Amino acid sequence: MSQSDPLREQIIAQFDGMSAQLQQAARYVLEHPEEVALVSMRELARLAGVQPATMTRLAKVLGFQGYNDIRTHYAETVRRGNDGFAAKVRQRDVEAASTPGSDIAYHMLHGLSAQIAALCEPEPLHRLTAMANRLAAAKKVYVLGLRSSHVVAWHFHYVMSLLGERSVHLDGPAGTGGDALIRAKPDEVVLVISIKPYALDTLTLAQLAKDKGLAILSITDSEVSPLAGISDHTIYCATESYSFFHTLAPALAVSEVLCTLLAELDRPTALKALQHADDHLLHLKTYSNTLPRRE
Amino acid sequence: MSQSDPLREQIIAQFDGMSAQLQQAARYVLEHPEEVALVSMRELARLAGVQPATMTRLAKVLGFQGYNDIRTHYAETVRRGNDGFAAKVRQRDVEAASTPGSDIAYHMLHGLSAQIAALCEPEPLHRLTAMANRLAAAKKVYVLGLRSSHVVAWHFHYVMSLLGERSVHLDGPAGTGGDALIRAKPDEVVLVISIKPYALDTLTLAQLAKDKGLAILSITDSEVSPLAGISDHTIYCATESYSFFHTLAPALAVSEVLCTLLAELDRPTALKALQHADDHLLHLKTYSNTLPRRE
DNA sequence: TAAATATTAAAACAAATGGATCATTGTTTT
DNA sequence: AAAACAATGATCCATTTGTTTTAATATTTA
Repeated sequence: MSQSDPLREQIIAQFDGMSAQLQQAARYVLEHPEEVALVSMRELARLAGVQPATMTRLAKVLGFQGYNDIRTHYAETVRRGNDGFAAKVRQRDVEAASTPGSDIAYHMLHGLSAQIAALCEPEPLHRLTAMANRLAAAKKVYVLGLRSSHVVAWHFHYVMSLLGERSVHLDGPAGTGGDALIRAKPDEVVLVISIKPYALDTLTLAQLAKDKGLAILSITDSEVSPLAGISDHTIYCATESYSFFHTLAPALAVSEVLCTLLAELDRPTALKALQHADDHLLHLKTYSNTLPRRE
Repeated sequence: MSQSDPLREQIIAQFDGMSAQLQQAARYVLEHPEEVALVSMRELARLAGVQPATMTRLAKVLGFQGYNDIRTHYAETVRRGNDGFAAKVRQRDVEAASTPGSDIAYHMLHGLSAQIAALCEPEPLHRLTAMANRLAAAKKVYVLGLRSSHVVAWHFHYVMSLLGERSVHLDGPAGTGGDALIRAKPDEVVLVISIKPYALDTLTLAQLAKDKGLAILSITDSEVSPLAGISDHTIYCATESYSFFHTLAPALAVSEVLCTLLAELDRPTALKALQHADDHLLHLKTYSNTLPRRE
């Protein structure tokens, strides 16, 4: 709460030179920083027991142009969430302000890290295991994810194809992606990945599968995603990032965890399948540890 | 973040019965609860992309007398702050050992989070910005990533294709993936993604590109990766995870950061391109917020 | 003490906010 | 197809907001 806050420091530094009323206002601000962000200036003045104008004057004394600057500052503090994050950011500004853009990168990566960490909460964990169990029970798993979500869908399918042959990727050229559903049977499931903006084709295919009696398991970004309503299991993951684009890293992490849990549920079989895949790929000389000899 | 909040629950419960605009407003409120407390109604409406009146209507639909009731509620939530947060974290150790597999999931996610956080160090940040600058300077960017690395390659190409037409994905059916390099010129670059086990085809194509005089930028997993030697810029990211499989989440995060940095380097152009893409996709009705009507 | 100055309270103001109304548009029902 | 209905966007209004100005009061200085 009372983290090192430059504005706070400044107020304290100037405190002694203030008039009585200004001190009273400043004292309240120091003691109730969140209120500054949450209530109007007049309300704050009332709470602090000073005239509204005093707050304006306080802002000027502190070198701001107006009261709103103070409020903006404290709003930003609230947004950062008081978790010591702000302190870290400031610390690094000293050393890394050098390269332009590195602060953007820093913010993004920090945010991603936190979003993945958020999946460690009990509820998401429970959802993960529940979905893994459901996937394990399915005869076949259709995997559906278009546009940006293709990343996750493809990853899941790729790993699953190493583990066995229960996975079908609903994707293909010339709009043939959904064709595999033609012979879908009710004891199969479809894993749908979709984040905002939701691809219409994904929703249509998901609805179709639902109508065919397949269970819908989805990875999406919100409780009010169109997928949430028709899904038997849902995992929610953050997609906000400090950039124009939505992030898929948490969703990919979810996919990786699901694959692992699935493999763990039948460890011996998984190991055998992976061994089998290894042999196959070794035969084909798919992999190498060194650059090919130049000819 | 995902606190248990009665109002939140209520919004979710009533969500399906709301009109499109109300849903859009509600969605924003759900995703940015702090903002409700921090900004004015009009500002919030602007952020949510709805008319100010819609926020008032949302309040009424939720059974409140006016919008201020909603704001008051979220202000109260902010005031409570992260008090209950620490408690929750502690709580999980007690209860979460329950579901089998949830500890695996927990470890994996924790590890991933840390690995992405590790990219926040000065050196990786510097490598990121350096590579972004090199990418920005290139006439054309060939993107190469096979097998598991396809995830990253495709993501990068997908985002770049929204931003312009400088990106070419070296992938295709029947082994035609490398054909695009036929006309490659020395002022172009190739972004190679490869992690252990390194796909031979990737290495071969990278070597070919190098021979043709293209700059090699790579995302890989170690200083002794076969790519490291032939690359002009290299970003290293962790791939270890508490499972059989290697993780691609950090690599994907790197790709996301690169895309963002690239976009930021020429913000106006990027924004214009994205707007253009939006218009295009809107025309094609690519996206939707609701399930298609059943026929 | 009287003058000068700084501080405070009160009032006035323009700009913004939240809310209500009504015409228009889109959707469903008949 | 027409009518009924709900949803939406635009406009308007009374309040409230942050700020400035003015007058009164306290404090300091000569």
